[in-house]
Order: sequence, then C-alpha cells, then structure tokens
Amino acid sequence: MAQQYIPGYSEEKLQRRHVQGRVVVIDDDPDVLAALAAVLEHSGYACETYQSALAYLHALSSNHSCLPGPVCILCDVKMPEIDGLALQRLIATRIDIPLLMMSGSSNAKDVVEAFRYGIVDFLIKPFDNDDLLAAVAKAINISAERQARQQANVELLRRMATLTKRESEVARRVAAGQISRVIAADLGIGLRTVKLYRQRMMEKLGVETVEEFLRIADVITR
Amino acid sequence: MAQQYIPGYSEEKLQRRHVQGRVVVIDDDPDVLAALAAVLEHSGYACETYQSALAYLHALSSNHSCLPGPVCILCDVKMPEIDGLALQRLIATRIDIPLLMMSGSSNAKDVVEAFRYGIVDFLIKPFDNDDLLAAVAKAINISAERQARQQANVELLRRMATLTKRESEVARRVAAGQISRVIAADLGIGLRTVKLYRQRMMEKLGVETVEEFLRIADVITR
DNA sequence: GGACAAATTGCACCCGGGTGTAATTGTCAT
DNA sequence: ATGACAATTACACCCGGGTGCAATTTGTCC
Repeated sequence: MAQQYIPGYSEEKLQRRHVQGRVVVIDDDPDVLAALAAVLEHSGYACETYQSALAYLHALSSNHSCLPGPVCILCDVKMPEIDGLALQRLIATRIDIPLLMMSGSSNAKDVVEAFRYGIVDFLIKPFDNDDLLAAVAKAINISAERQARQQANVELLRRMATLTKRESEVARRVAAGQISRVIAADLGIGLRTVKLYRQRMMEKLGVETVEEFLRIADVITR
Repeated sequence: MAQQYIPGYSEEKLQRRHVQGRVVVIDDDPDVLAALAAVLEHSGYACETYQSALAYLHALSSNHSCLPGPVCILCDVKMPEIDGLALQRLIATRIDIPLLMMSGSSNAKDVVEAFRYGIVDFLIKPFDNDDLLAAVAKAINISAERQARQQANVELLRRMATLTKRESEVARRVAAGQISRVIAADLGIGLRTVKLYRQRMMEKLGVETVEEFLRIADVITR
C-alpha cells in the first residue's frame, strides 16, 4: 500500500516528480517513513512508502504497470519478514533498481555484504538530510543512465523489427563486414538492389554512416 | 622495509609473480603480515609487507622505480600513525591503486566510509583464505584493466609525439571532420600532399581506417 | 654554382559507398 | 487483356579516401 505524502499536489507537479525520480522507501517504522518521505518529496522526488519488503513486493506484482522515470529503493536492513539483503535478491531477479540501504544497528559484516552485493550507498541512522539526498541523487542518476541505455536498446530492436527480410539480410551481411558487391553475388541479386536495401535499412535504423551502423549492429550479430 | 617471504625462489618465478600481480600488505601485526604473505605468495602473487602506512610511503618515495604489473594494496584500517583511510587519500593523490581494507574491530561507519571512497572490498577479520584470494583477485583484475587502458593512452601519446608539424596539423583537422580537399585549401597546400600526410600520420598512429583514427583522436582535440 | 636528398605536387587511377533515372519484371485488380 | 503499382535491375554518375609514378620545388651541403 503506497502512501502518497503531501497530497493535493497538482498533476503537473506529480508528473515533474516522476521525471526527476521516484524513491521507494521501505522501513518498518511509520514515523521514519513519514519523515523520509517528507524530505524526499520536498526535494522534488516522487515517493512511495512501504512498511515491509513484502508489502512492496505485493504492490509490485499487483501493479503491473511499472511507472516510467528513474527510480531507486531505499530500505532498512533490519525488517521483520524479509530483510534488506533478501529483498535485494528478490527484486534483482526481476528488475535492476539501484538500491540504498540504511540501518542504525548494523554491524560491519552487514555493511560489507550489502556493498559486495552492489548497493549504491549505505546510510547509518541517524543521518542528516544532505547525506540522504546525496545518496538518493546518486542512485537516481544511476537508474536514469541504465534506463537510457536500455531504452536505446529497445528502440533499436523496435526499429529492426520494421526491416523487411531482404533489408535485414543485407543488414546482417553489412554488419559482418561484407561489401555490397559480395553481398549481391552471395544473394544472387543485383548490386544496385543491394545498395537500395542498404539505403532503406540505414534510413529505417536512423543511422547516417556505415560506422554508426556498425556501432549499434552488434545487437544483430546474435 | 619490504620483506620478501619465501625467499630462495628463482628469478623466473619472481618474474612470473610480478606478471600475475603484486600485493602490498600493510598491518601493524608482524604475525598477520607473515601469514597473509604466505598465503598470497603461495597463490602466486608477489608480496611486499609493511608494518605501517608510513613505512610503505617511505618505500614508495625512495623506490622511484615503480615495478610493472598489476598491483593492489591490502591494509588494515586501524593503524598507529596513519590509518587506512588517510593512506587512501595520500596515495590517491599520486597513483590509482585498487585498495582492499581489512579490520577486526571496525564499526559500520568505517566500512561505509571506505566503500564510499571506492575501495574494492573490505575483509572482516578473521577471514578465510578463499575470501582473501577472491578479493585480491578482483583488485588485481581492476588494476590490470586500469593499467592496460593507461598503457594504451601512453602508447598513443608516444606515437603522436613522432608526428611532424604538418602531420599533426592534418591529424587535428581530420579529427575535426574536415575532408582532404578542404584541409588542402585551408593549409594552402596540394591535395596530394594532404593525402600523403594523412597516410603517414595514420601509419605512425597504427590505425587502418579513418574511423579507427577518430575513435582514438579525442585525445588530440584538446 | 652544382649536386644530392627531401619535401611537395599534379595526374591518373582504383575502390567502395551513395544517388538519380529509366527500363524491366512480376503481381494484382479491374 | 490491360492498366496500376511495387520490386528489381542496369547504367551512369558523384564523392571521398588511398596509391603509384614522375616531375618539380625546396633545402642543404660541398
């Protein structure tokens, strides 16, 4: 159950928030949740709060529509049913969300294990707002970069799906380094035809030069 | 004062060690040093041991000849004069060596600070050999990658230094995207001459295609 | 000055990508 | 059958990089 803090905000502002970033906060203490959410919302982040990892997982599975925009998770290490590290493993199997962990009573071993797993940062309670915001900003940045990369990949695949059989055949061979003349001979078609397919293929893929194409073409190689 | 453990080894074996990697171990307990060095040497790493960060720094400044090959530092957090984190800052100003830290009595705050600074891993004493070797292997890997990248850069600069004025002038313009005809006009020289310089420049830089050149040419752009 | 080497250049050509045009072929609906 | 339309093709160019060759200029040393 997500609780939106500072409600009454206009739609556009919420929209802007989702552009800046969304923070999923998980802590078993409602007061902590409220305080964190207040700070984060005040800094322009969209914020969802959950009292347990289970609650978050449940929300995930019910809410099939994943919201867009960069996102990170800020969760306490010590939690009743599922602790922070277990949550890591659970969500890591589905999505790749930058993780921030916090704790007031963790020993060194917990921290090391968390960092080894790849968390972005670890906040030791009590921490001040600057530390919190710096950590969140870093995590959101990482998320944005990842999503941008992934986005570019999806876009490329989408474009490649629009290629005709001939076009993608030629694309594959161009990516393999064959020159038009060879491709034409191999495919038993005219040179001009190959050039035509090349041209259309490049246009559909949104690349200008052969090198630009080669740079993104490792996706096709399979 | 570096102490080579397991002496009596042949020169070739030492050589091989330096290829596999060198580990600088710093701990105030001589027994710990000896034990760690034994394990590391046994696994094929070259190993230097120091009882304090100061001793290592001293060895660094006296020993101007930095040994080749990948290297990492494994040091205790708690040490008399200079602690681990302070050492990080000191050496980071000169060289970029992957750092492993270890401690038996660190609190979570120390660990977090260390990871934020960018250490590769943190070993909590007592740790078993597998953990140690895994951490060292990772750090050495990172060092090797860094050195390879840096090596490539140095090599490139070295090659660029061999270019004549004309060649580097042409190189800069090619990198800026000018075509030969324009370069010739700009420089008030013949087209054929530009092509000649291009040719020689590419040869000296060890690149075959224009794109290959462009990929490494951002160094020249300044 | 003269000789010799090096730098510079013009010319002519190859190669491969990219493009426009028009002709040919094949398919489909009328 | 025939007209329409898309796919394919040949031919003929342009463009820019790369190369070989030989001539020319420049510089330098005796």
